[in-house]
Amino acid sequence: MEPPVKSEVVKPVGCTNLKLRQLMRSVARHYDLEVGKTGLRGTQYSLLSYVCKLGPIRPGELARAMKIDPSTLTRNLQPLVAGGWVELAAGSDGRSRLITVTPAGRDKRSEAQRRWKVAQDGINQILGLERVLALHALIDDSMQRLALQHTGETDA
Amino acid sequence: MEPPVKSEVVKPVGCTNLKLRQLMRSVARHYDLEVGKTGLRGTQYSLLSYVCKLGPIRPGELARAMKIDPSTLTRNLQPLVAGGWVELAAGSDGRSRLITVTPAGRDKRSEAQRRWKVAQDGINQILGLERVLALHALIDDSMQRLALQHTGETDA
DNA sequence: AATTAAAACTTGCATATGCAAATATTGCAG
DNA sequence: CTGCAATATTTGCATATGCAAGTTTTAATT
Repeated sequence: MEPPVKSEVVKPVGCTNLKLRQLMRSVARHYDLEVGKTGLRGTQYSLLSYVCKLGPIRPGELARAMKIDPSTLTRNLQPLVAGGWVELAAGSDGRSRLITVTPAGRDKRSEAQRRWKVAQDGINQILGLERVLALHALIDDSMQRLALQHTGETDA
Repeated sequence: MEPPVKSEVVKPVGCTNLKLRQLMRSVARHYDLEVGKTGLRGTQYSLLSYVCKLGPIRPGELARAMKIDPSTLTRNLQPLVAGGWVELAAGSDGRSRLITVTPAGRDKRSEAQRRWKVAQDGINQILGLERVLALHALIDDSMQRLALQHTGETDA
């Protein structure tokens, strides 16, 4: 009755896409519960942090750094601009722009960062630090491999 | 110069939320490239599959099974209904409904499933089966722990 | 039976996301 | 100087997502 002991046995693998989405939703909710107290969504906090760290920066470059579509970046910036945390100025090149964080933006980011720490500590506690570190390593590794695929990686 | 060899040393941990989102976007794109050929998004394929497997089923129950918000389910069903792959009928209880897959829906699901297999095989190949299995295990484990947290888990 | 509370969906509102196409500019070839 | 390819962003379109509030029914209370 037992399956033959052959290394050829195909292990049934679930849908990575579905599982990732499900976990992402749970995790996002967790962060939003804490970071949301500042009026920022988790995604907005991430974006604001990137602008703080990399700005002033051109949209295209930021989109590449965050691995999101440029069009998505354009729109995701709007709430931050509306909140007065980020500003869009003309770039040296007539067609490009420069994204800059405002003083209020830096303050808001600091405030949100404290909340983020609480949320992250919560995750570390709920999942266990080992698991979190393992998950991060796996994610980083996977993203790298997928990126290579996406590019022309026939070397290595 | 080296940090003291104390187990208390706080390891800097990145943002699980951000990392998960980034990986999710990459992975989703990968699946959509293949599954999209059928006219279904990856998310729609997942939903249709659930309806095939669990249907006829009430919206609330399905939302719980898929771990998404009921309101999100309501809306995500629309494209499938519009495509004629799923139908919404009145449930026994006057306030609830029954979601059912149509014959065309089953066909579409089979077609999409073939594409999904290609996409999943691609992931298994790009990341390596070991990594995929490890990732799935970590995700399942993490979701379980987060779910317990969400509920009243003061026992165990 | 009238009132209230509970249950199950759906809507309103505000993002998040990406592909394809449109715009605006630059840089180059002729 | 013209015209066209290349670059950088933004828009149009169609989902995906969840919280809070609204609607419709049922069930429970008095």
